[in-house]
Amino acid sequence: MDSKKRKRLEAAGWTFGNAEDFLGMSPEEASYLEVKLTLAREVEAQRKKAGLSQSDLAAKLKTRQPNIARLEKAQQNVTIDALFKTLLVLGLSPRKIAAVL
Amino acid sequence: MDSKKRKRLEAAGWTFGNAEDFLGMSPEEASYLEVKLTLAREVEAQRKKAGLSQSDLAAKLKTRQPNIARLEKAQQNVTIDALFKTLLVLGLSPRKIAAVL
DNA sequence: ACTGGGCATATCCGATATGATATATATTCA
DNA sequence: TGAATATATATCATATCGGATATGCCCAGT
Repeated sequence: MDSKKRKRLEAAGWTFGNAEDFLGMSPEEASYLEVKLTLAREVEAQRKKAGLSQSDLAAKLKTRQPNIARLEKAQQNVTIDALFKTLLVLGLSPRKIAAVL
Repeated sequence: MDSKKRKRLEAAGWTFGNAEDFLGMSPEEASYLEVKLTLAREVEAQRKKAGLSQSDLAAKLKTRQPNIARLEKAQQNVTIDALFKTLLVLGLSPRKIAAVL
């Protein structure tokens, strides 16, 4: 959710917590969800840092822009392959990937 | 491959290198493959450290032993969910998971 | 040798991740 | 404001992941 939308909803009386609060998730569930989101955000951050558009990155990975968008949005589960191939092609070492966890 | 089998094959004249040597993989390909294998091995290591059989761990995850075997063998790709749920249920924090990368 | 426990393999199936195209929305800038 | 670029969403096809059952192999203990 973007901050603009969030502010509108808050103004309308909504409040916000994390997924654990909201859904009554177990700590493990919340934790792996956080991991997934963290890594997805890292893709976006590194892509922008490299000055690449989603289309540019898609080309490097021989795929298409919408697939990159999905990855960054973490709208669904992701395979290790897809995620790490992406992060590695952005020039991140496994060690640097680990650093964001 | 277990070491016993490997020794037999070596005795029969086979030699061994890593996947990058053998398949002519790109550094990225080799790297994410290593990551995948590292994490798979970590599942096995942590499971044994906890004194659990594959069946025990499967029960904790409400699944079956063969699925754990597949995960540890890394015979196929794995989703972030499956992998991290498993590692987290073994008591590993994201930080500790990162430490093995 | 027999048995039981632990792990691996084969196979089927339902669920879903990935990839593609088309299109919508958002952002930037002249 | 309009055009160009960037990102998001919708939808479909295909590939494959995760779960299940059945079964085989190996080893340890009896």
